[in-house]
Amino acid sequence: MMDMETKFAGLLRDRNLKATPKRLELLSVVANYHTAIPYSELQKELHHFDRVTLYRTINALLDSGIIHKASVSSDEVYYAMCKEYCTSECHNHKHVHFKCLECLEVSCVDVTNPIQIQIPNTIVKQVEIEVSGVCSKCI
Amino acid sequence: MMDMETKFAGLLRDRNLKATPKRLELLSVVANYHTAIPYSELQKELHHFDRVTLYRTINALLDSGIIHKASVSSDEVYYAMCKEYCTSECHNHKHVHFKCLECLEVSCVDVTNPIQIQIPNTIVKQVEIEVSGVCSKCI
DNA sequence: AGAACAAGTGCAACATTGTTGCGCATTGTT
DNA sequence: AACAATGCGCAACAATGTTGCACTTGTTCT
Ligand SMILES: [Zn+2]
Ligand SMILES: [Zn+2]
Ligand SMILES: [Zn+2]
Ligand SMILES: [Zn+2]
Repeated sequence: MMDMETKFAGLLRDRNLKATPKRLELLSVVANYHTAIPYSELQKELHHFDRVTLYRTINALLDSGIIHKASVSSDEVYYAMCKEYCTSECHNHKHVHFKCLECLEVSCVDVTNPIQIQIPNTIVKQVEIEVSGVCSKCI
Repeated sequence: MMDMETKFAGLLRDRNLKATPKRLELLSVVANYHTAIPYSELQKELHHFDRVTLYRTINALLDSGIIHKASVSSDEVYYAMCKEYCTSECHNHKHVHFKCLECLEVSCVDVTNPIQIQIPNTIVKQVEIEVSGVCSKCI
């Protein structure tokens, strides 16, 4: 089993991004967090990063399709690892984002049947679904 | 046919908000815009509003369920009138938000069959769907 | 291993937006 | 007309987005 750091370095180099300690650390924080990680938590865990570095690192990883945003109900922004192979062109997620209204945790949930939505006279390219409710721990 | 201003004043008073000229003007701008209106456009059309007044007016109307946010793909925030009867407790929209990737317009689109999403071991309370693609004008 | 280049990072600086308090103005009501 | 409750503009501060520039580091090629 390849260790995490090596895997992350590979993800980065695949996209022509240098595998720097900052990026590896951020990725490890995002990947090891049990759910999608809120921005404030990322800030807390990486308080030794310069504000601008955090900003630019997040953007680079978003752009290159290594992490993705899950901004449910336009409150705080959450970040999670991309599971599929995403690129700067498109994030190909076949999952929905679920936010628990009690504990405020956000997680990526796989769906079995792909959601099909048709809108007359338009070409649908991407569908983002954000579900909120109560998670199993909070029921 | 009741004129717009009277209708908006009614919406406001129903929710114990005073029908002030500022609120009526904002509502008229939102309602007369052909699609969901981006924040920047709202700012432009209401540049004579104090920044804080715009902020508080939007919040008051969001809270009371007269307008709603449509923040597709977490870019700019868009606002649109609530068509159903919404309250501060819940916005009961049975429509999806469609953003054209060409002209960047966002619109509320009614769907015929209500979307049903089930996630094991959770209680689903609200589903937000954001679709992006190409609209009829841009095809 | 060392040099050279491209890319990443910290710092400073400024722009935009969110947020609050307070005194004056306005609305809805008696 | 007068009152009470609310709304509004202004000032002030906080948080975040964004850029430029000089210095550091990762990667590649001797
Ligand atoms: Zn992705
Ligand atoms: Zn996700
Ligand atoms: Zn609504
Ligand atoms: Zn809508």
